[in-house]
Amino acid sequence: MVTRNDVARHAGVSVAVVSYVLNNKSIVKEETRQKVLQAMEELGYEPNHTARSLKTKKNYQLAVLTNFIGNPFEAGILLHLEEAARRYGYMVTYQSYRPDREQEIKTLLAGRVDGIILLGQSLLAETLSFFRKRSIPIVSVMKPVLDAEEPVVSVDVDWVPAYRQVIRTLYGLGHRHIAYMSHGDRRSPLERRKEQFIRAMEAEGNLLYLQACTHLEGQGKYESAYQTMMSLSPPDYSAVVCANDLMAIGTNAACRARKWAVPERLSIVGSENILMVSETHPPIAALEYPRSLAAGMAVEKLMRMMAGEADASKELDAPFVERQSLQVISVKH
Amino acid sequence: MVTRNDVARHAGVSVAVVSYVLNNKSIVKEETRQKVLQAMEELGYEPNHTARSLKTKKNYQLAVLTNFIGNPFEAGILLHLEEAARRYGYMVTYQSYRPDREQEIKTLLAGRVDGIILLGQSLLAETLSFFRKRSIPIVSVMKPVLDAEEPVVSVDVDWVPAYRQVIRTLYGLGHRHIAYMSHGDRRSPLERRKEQFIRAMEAEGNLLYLQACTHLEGQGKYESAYQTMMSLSPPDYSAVVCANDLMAIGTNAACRARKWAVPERLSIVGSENILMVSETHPPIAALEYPRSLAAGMAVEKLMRMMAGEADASKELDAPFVERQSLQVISVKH
DNA sequence: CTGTTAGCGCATTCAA
DNA sequence: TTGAATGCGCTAACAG
Repeated sequence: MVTRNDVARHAGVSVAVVSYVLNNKSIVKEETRQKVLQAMEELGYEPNHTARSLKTKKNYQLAVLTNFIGNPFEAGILLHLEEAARRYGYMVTYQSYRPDREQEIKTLLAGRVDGIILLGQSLLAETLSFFRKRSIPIVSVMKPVLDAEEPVVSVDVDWVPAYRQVIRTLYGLGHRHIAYMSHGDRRSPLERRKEQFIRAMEAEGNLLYLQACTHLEGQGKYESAYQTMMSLSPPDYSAVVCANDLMAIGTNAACRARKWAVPERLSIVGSENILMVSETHPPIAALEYPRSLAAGMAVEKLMRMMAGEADASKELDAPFVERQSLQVISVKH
Repeated sequence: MVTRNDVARHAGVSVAVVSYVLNNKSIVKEETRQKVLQAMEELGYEPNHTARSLKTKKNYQLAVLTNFIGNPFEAGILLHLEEAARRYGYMVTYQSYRPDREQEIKTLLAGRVDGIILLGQSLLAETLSFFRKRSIPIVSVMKPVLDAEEPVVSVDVDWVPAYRQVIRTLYGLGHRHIAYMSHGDRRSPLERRKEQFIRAMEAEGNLLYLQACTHLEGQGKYESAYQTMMSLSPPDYSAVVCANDLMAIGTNAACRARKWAVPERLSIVGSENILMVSETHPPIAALEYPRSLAAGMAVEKLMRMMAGEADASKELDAPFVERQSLQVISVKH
């Protein structure tokens, strides 16, 4: 390995000068600067990030804690997070988080990352203070539910107005009974979407009767939604709004299996608008979660916090993309 | 930050002893060992990975170079890679790779990761030798196409027998003209699948006439496949085998748009069996790419290579999951 | 503008 | 079994 010492010797200068050149510090004379650059070139020098980190206490690395990137929604956000982080010169290490790994994650990340981004995860208060004590800021994409004691800066959709639009649209199509399919586990960020949906219903003046629909597996996954719908007696509601798109797709598949025509018998709405929902039969209407924007803002906030500045949470708009899954207009019930 | 020095002082021993305890070296007397452990506990000591890395030249970090994790197929593999890496105590940093970033990636990863896993990427020979020179082994999931001069150890499906099974099934259903939808860009690992498909056709005795179907965008994506099918004149083949599932889904969507009934007018087959293909209308038959197994083996090979051992490429079986997209039996043409 | 030097936190050799 | 001492490659005073 060729070190900064070798470069210095080869260029006939001191190690400090090499350092200055690399860090664009103090105006090194252009001539020596070139000498150094050339020496680095000739020797094929590569700076050692580890040594630099040891000295500066910066790692230029971010951790992203995800739930399940097999879900294209999360994968999409991760994608944009990496992109955004790179614009700031940061690498991203991705960890699939489970509550039973929480202890392990602390020693894993401490001293290795400069900041943490949660993808809809709720950490224990103790864990949060662990990282705060070490000045490792945390930003969450999707507001965590268990946020009471230890608020985390977050970026998320402002669900109430978004769902109000959905509800108004459904109402206009004649729907009077609407179900909401949520996650079931209180730790899931999807539960927050449900809360906000209920609030949106209330805000629409209780014109509608809300029938909550909890599913069995509670994983926010396609399979659980499918199972839930398969085990239900024929619904007395005419539309299901799903907290995430995978569940909307699972619901749609189950409806097909049970011969409940979509949208004639049941309308379906998703909450993210991943590519997949435009490909099902029929295509499913959904709110569009602004992934790129959310990821960009999360990284930006993290950078600010790493610089010692305070920052606050932000809520974003989500447009409603209407599709065939609610196209049929008729007053039901 | 509490260092090993603090721990040593607090426990009334020397720094070396603390080091020994942490690394389970030389039999430290149980009594002092406990003293040290307790001191660490009391002070909330966390070892500094960076300093350790500087000393040992090991980072316990792997890089995964992906193309597009918005594709659930890649995301799934990444998921399993992270899982497998963790079993060995390694973290994973994920980088979305593009050829124009190749230079940047070298300085980014050198000295930060102990090994690299390619997710169907082809690196320049120069880049490969750069990493080899620095003893950073590389393993590829999915065999790269441009592999001539600089062979990379890889794990991939053995496509010829897999496709032979597909072809035999199609033939049995009456299909005589089959198209294959590939990527279009020679750098894509999907092109290798195409080559192998052609070989499978040959192996089946040229019973069939192969009509190659290249698409416009060449991204291996849903949209490109869709566009391609939308711009085609009515096909004279009765089945399309797609190099990846996203394209199969895109093809299916285009068929719907053009009112070419699937499978009556056209049968469709995918090559990965991601969740999505079972959700389309109709569900699409596909080869099942053994993602978890492939990821596990890739990491295992990388570990071996990092330990200085040599290793060779491996090819895996891919079972064929039949679905409605080819269910209809009738001799066509 | 450039050189000298002192650590960053840790693993490890060599003595004791 | 333990302690002292060295250096990994780099940054940043500080001193020329």
